[in-house]
Amino acid sequence: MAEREEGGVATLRDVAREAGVSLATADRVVNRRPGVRAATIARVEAAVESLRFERHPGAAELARRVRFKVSAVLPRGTNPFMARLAEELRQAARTLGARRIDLALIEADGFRPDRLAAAIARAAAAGDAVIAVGLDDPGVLAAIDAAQACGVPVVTLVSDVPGSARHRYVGIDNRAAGRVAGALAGRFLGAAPRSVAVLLGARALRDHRDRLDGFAEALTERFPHLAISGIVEGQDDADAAHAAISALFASGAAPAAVYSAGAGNAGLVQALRDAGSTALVIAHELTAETRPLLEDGALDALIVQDPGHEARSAVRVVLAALNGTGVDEDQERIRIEILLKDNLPF
Amino acid sequence: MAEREEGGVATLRDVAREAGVSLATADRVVNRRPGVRAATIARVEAAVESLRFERHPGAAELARRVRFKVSAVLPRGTNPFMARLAEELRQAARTLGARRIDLALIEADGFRPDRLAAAIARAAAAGDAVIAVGLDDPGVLAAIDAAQACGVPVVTLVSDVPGSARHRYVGIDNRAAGRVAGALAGRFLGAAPRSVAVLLGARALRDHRDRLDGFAEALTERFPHLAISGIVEGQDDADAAHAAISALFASGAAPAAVYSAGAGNAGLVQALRDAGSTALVIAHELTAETRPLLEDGALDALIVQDPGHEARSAVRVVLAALNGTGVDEDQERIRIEILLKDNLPF
DNA sequence: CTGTTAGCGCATTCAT
DNA sequence: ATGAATGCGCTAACAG
Repeated sequence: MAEREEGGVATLRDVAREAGVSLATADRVVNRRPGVRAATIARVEAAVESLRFERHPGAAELARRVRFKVSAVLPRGTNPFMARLAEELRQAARTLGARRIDLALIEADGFRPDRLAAAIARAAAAGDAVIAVGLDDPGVLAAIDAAQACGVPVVTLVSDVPGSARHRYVGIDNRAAGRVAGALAGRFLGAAPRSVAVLLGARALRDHRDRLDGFAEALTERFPHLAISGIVEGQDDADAAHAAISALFASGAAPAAVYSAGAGNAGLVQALRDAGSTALVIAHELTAETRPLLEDGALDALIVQDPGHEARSAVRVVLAALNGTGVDEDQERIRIEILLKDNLPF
Repeated sequence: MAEREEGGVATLRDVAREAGVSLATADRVVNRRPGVRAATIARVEAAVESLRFERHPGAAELARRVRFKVSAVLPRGTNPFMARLAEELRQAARTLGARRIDLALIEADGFRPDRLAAAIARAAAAGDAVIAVGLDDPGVLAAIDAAQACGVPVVTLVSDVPGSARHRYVGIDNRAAGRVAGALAGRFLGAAPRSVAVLLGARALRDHRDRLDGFAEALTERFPHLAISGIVEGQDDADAAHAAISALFASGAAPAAVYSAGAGNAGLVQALRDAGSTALVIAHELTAETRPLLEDGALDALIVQDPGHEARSAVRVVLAALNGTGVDEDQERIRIEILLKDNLPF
């Protein structure tokens, strides 16, 4: 039982001929450019319809001469996930943006909203679009809205800026990610009443707070025998995380599980070892830091977003915004993945 | 702190000029075509190096006139995952293959190796490449090897044909997927000794058997208190699965968990309800059948491979084989995803 | 408002 | 063994 696709594909030239107009006019209609009589538009659209014309994106890209300058603003620091994201963005700009995108990677202090806002404003002034890891802050929001108002699309990546006019957010639903962590903790720990702790980079980071909210929500709804006994902040840094968790244990807490919503997991693990704790640990992101920890059982599960996918998606979305074309929603959806030792990718 | 990428990108024309040769010769060298003196090759390669030339895939595709005829052979039947895969393949051929690929979707009986082998042979004779969901069978293997020997690349999809000369396998590591299922079952069930059951489509399906092996391996190694008390086959069909599981319960088994490595999960769930069982259930693939079951708790976890990703990957791999170019290994790796109610994508 | 023309970067004849 | 010329399908200037 074979189904065959039709062989010869119609080109814009075919459409033009069929509609009895020139190539340029057909192009104007197809790309919704102004300056064509309604009657002509109708004729061309009829031709498009009857020939089932679909434009060849490769050829379109080739013919379009302009080059876009886009900046990506990422948090400065040692966070390995962010380093990976930067590399993936660079690569995505090369392969997907072909020669159309000129990507500038910019680092800004990820915990200083004023710096981020300034960096976004500068990037918007100097370029055609900006990609930024957001921060939930009025100044950042204002910078984004200003950029958008000037016609410079802003795509938030990994962490959104709710309420802003950003063109689009590319990243996971962090509240759902937190719920996943809660569900895993609940399932893994069993039915006995226990206390659990949460380690964040900082409460000011929107993504971390969303994860915490989702985690708490899941426990409350489905595992009420689990109580959150401590929430500490580690600035996404191993040393700070070590100190924060050590302090928690020093204060007498003995959580049966720790949910690490941010980075700095090596410090967390070390603190647990120091305290002689065998707590269940659920953390985020697959990096050079977390991979060995998952492999040797120091971490029980990882909740992950694919930085390669996110970077490619951000570039595709920016490109689409810049040429006013659409995106494949399905392909741009970033999934929340769960990694155990057993499904660790190479 | 801004890092800038270089602005103007070198074209083949630049390379030719730099090397003091014509465009055609530069093209010959870049695409490793014969008929160029070693000395000239060296000069061109030096130019490529110094200008950091990378060819523009879009332009290359546009210029290449040939169209490839590729066939995808999928198992006939009601399996919703396969239906989705077919649709994704169709779409991937349109968007990725632009106008270069002429995709024929072919259905063959998925449980009859002779039919599959014949379909592959026919597809190979009539086309330039074939994509096929494999079956671990000597006849199928022979058909694949014959195709490859004739210069027709064969890509196995979802289920591999081990030992064959297939150009490449696109899909998950099914043994690892089985281990994931085992790990989840072990973690979710707790420390008490229990028995668990496995439902397969058929033992003859390589992917199902690999999953079973991985599952058993994980239990033996890490959760030896869990014993596999029954392995039944349901032909990937809801009615057959219902019958098989019902028979299992009728025979006196009372598994604490069921690992469903194939399809037909609606039947499995119904059989459990009929038997009054509240067994933990871990199944595969997100489809219209499994989604509601996960949402309402009839299924506890789903192990999933993204059919969209797989289809796009298969098309990219075929295209690369056909033009003799390379692939981005990282992008083509198909991940084993774990889905709970909480990270169900829309 | 509409048509003509000249490329984008590359692969491919056809010459030499 | 190498080069010149042509065109893929489309967009962008520039004419009219």
